[in-house]
Amino acid sequence: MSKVDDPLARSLQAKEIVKRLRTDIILGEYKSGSRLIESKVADRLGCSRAPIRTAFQLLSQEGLVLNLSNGGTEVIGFTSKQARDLFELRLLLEQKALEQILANRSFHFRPLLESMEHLEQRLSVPEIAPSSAETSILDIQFHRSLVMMADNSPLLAAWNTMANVFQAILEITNMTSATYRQFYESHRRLADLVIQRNPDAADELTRHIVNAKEIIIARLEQNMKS
Amino acid sequence: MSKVDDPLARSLQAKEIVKRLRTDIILGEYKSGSRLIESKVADRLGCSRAPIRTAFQLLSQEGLVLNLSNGGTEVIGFTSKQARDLFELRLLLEQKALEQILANRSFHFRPLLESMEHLEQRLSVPEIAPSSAETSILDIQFHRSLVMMADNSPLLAAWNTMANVFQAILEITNMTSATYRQFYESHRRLADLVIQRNPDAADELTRHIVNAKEIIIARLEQNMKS
DNA sequence: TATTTTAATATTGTATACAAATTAAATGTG
DNA sequence: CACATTTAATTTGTATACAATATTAAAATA
Repeated sequence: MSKVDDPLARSLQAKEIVKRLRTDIILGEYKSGSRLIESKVADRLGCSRAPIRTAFQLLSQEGLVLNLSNGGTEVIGFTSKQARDLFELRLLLEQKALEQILANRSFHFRPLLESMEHLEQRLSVPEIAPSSAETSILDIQFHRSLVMMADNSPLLAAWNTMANVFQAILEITNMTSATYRQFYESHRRLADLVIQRNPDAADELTRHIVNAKEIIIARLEQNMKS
Repeated sequence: MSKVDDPLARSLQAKEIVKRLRTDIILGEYKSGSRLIESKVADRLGCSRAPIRTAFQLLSQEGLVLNLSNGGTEVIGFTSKQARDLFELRLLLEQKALEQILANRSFHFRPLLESMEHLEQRLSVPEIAPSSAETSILDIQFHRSLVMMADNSPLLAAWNTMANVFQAILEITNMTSATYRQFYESHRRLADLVIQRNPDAADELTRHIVNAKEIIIARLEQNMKS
């Protein structure tokens, strides 16, 4: 690529672009209803339209922008109301996943065990506190592996629509370097109940998610413009 | 474009490509786990890779293919088990939408009224029986407008992940030219209850969806390869 | 022979160019 | 002045070319 010798203006990949736009939209940098112009964004970020198009499509499946019927994409925007809706949706989908996990005889633990291993590995170097970005990724991995256990691809697809937005929120609200031990143990408790096929897992999951809800939304509201 | 004088080999738009690939995957034309190569598909359909990339992304958000971490996309495939999961998900999401519609004081009927108008318009020309493609589109429109009434964009985004797949299934199973009147009245009944904010709407919705489930899946199984 | 390294191939990701379509502006007409 | 019609602009959609990466095959080493 032509700009390889200029490290500051190096071309961004689609994934970085999505991440940046997603955060901006959540924080209210774009007015709801305003139109996103591919060439404008491309110029501003110093890349071509190709990765921008990819990025817009990803944002669209996350519900942050809308693909207009005549072409073009407009910003849907994000409010604390939507953050609440997001938490409720997450709870709804994960409850459904858990219900199916507990109901079916055959299922595969592997993903859940692996994500717990990742969480544990991070405990082994307590001197360096995990960043909120790292923690949010570990959290998403854990919950995705839970949904994957249900072996229900439509459910997983639906869950995936909100996963990236959710992760961005966790990162923005700067959860949770100081309390990583607590964070870990909450997931440990939930994972154990799931693996034991203990029906209490459902309540634990609800508590796990509802607990996080209010504090995260409160912090999020401080950071949002609108 | 260069092939405009050759109507048979005219270049397909991304939306047509998605539609074709979606149907093929649902019918089992592609082996689950097999890899989709952009250039191969592009050659076969007689277009460039650009709309193919768009199409793959759309299929990915529908859960029919998977974007591999190192790039590339593989077919997830579709079984009657997944069709059942799809119906359950649809019910879950629409129940949630309805719950919020009935709980909130302020909401906008417009989309629902409009989609009912479309259904009625089709009744006014009974001499021409609606095709399954047309009926499936009207059905999806109705149910999308229901979800839109809840004014919950994460929920709508999740619902949208399964909408196109669902519509394709309706079309494949060739529902329901002969019984359009019945089809209409079922939706009329549901819409009236919703507009009246009658709590019975929840049960009516469940009946509405569960009724369709078994017959559609039975017909679908006849058409699928695997 | 088995395993690592290296080279060749295949495939995706991005940039650019152009065509098609949409939107906005300008012009004409009642 | 309002309203339709035409013209110009903006913007998206697709095609092609190239660069970067990943995958496979081949060669080299133990």
